[in-house]
Amino acid sequence: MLEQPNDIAPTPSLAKRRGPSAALRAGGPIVRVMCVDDHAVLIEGLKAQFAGDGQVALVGQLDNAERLVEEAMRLKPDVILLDIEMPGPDVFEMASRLRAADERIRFMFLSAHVRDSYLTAAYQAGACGYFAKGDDLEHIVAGVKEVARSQKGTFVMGPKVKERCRPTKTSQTSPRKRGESAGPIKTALEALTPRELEVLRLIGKGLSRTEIAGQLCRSAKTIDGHQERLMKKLAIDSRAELMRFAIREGLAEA
Amino acid sequence: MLEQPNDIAPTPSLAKRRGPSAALRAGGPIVRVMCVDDHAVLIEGLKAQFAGDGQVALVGQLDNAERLVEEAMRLKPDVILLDIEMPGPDVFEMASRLRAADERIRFMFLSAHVRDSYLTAAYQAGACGYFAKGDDLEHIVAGVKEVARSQKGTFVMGPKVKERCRPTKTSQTSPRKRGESAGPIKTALEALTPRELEVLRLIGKGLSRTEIAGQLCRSAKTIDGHQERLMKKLAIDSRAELMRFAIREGLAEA
DNA sequence: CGAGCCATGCGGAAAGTTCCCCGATCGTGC
DNA sequence: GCACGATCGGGGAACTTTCCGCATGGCTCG
Repeated sequence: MLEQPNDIAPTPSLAKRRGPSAALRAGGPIVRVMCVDDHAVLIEGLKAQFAGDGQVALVGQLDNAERLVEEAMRLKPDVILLDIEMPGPDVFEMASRLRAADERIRFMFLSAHVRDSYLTAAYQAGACGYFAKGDDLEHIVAGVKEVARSQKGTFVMGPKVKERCRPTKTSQTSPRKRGESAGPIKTALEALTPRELEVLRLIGKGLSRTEIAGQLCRSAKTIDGHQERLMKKLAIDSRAELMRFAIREGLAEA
Repeated sequence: MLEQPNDIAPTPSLAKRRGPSAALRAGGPIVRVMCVDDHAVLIEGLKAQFAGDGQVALVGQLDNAERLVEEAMRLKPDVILLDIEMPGPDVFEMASRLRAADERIRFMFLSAHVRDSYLTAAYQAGACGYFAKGDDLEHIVAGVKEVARSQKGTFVMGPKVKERCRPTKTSQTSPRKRGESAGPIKTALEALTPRELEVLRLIGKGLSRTEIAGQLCRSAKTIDGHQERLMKKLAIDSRAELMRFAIREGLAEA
């Protein structure tokens, strides 16, 4: 469900192109991008890379999501790149509003962290993609272009995002009833059984295996088993990391 | 891979910063900088800004602190810019080692987050400065230059860092020796020794006693001892809670 | 229906961790 | 010098982690 950008070459020459949907004046900058990120230096990096690429141009920027809708409506960029962890209003909320204001506008996330909850929220907000700040610049730019010319409904993920997204082949027994289409997102969290989720939550709260066993009225060995399966599914290899994972994913508070 | 070809040079005019005290060769690139950050796009942004400024040049980069000492010794940059939250080895530990390897080398931190604990750790590791990724590029570049030509012992802070910094100011003119704890600490953490704080941070990062022992080049039993004292001082009675505490206090990210 | 799959529960066992004890060394401060 | 606390680490009992394997019972599917 996700197109793999095959042309991730930097290509400083603005020669070949075949994007049909973003049919704008040929020759000049093709993909008009707006960036929302509180780190100016990050935007500067993108700008430099866009310039080097020649097919993408930065047409606007914000350092928080406050005036996102307003600016987006004014500039009508082809793609909006959104950071997630910024001061100010919740980005997902603002993104949803933007979508409500103009169905057709395309936006994607570029975040330092790849979390299941973010991924889900991004998808549900109607994003067209999710990249990690640690992804290669070439991949990010390729992703922007891909989003600009993709079909509606496509969700493009950066390499580091994909990695986090399919550690396991799931067997979805739970009644997944995500309204429209099963969605291309299959986060690691969704691969967990209810029991495992429960145990993970308690691990996140800092409980010991014995405490968890007491809480769930099971033998400590049973908890061991769930924990083991959790680690396997999440590709995590210590209890401590499991706990951090639970906190990171919002299953427990630190 | 990117030669600053296009019109991304924002303000070469900015070159007339009031610090002509650079008693280095005038004309060519003056300050040689090495960057350590896992976000390539961030480094690209700095590179672009350095190029625009003309007095600073990026001479090396790493995406984690693993080979920090090695690269630093090889390149002997004037200033090293270090991110804090990166995968791989603890940056503060690596920075300390770098300092041990060469007393004179100057390094500063450039982090997305401004936390008291990071600030303290940075200072104790012997850093020359601390900037936020959200600071203006001009300020960051000016900070790099300032660090490059400052007296030893000066600690330069970015605007956003100063902002979140308490009355107890320690900057510029402090005649204090490193290693003291009169800095901007504020919690129950005050009672902890530097070593304990270090261990607590690593516990918060999810490392096992053996891993911590490896990082600090100590016996696992030693770590046990520090941990025991930590628990006593903080009135916490399990390692898991210690970890949660570290995360809650911002010593580590979840 | 019976085969397979998998969630769940649990036992065994080796390796590792926790958490208490103790003593050694070193530097600071009185 | 002496006390103090920071740092380092050994001993050791109790516990946890992390493998393994196996049994049950519910499900789906041919």
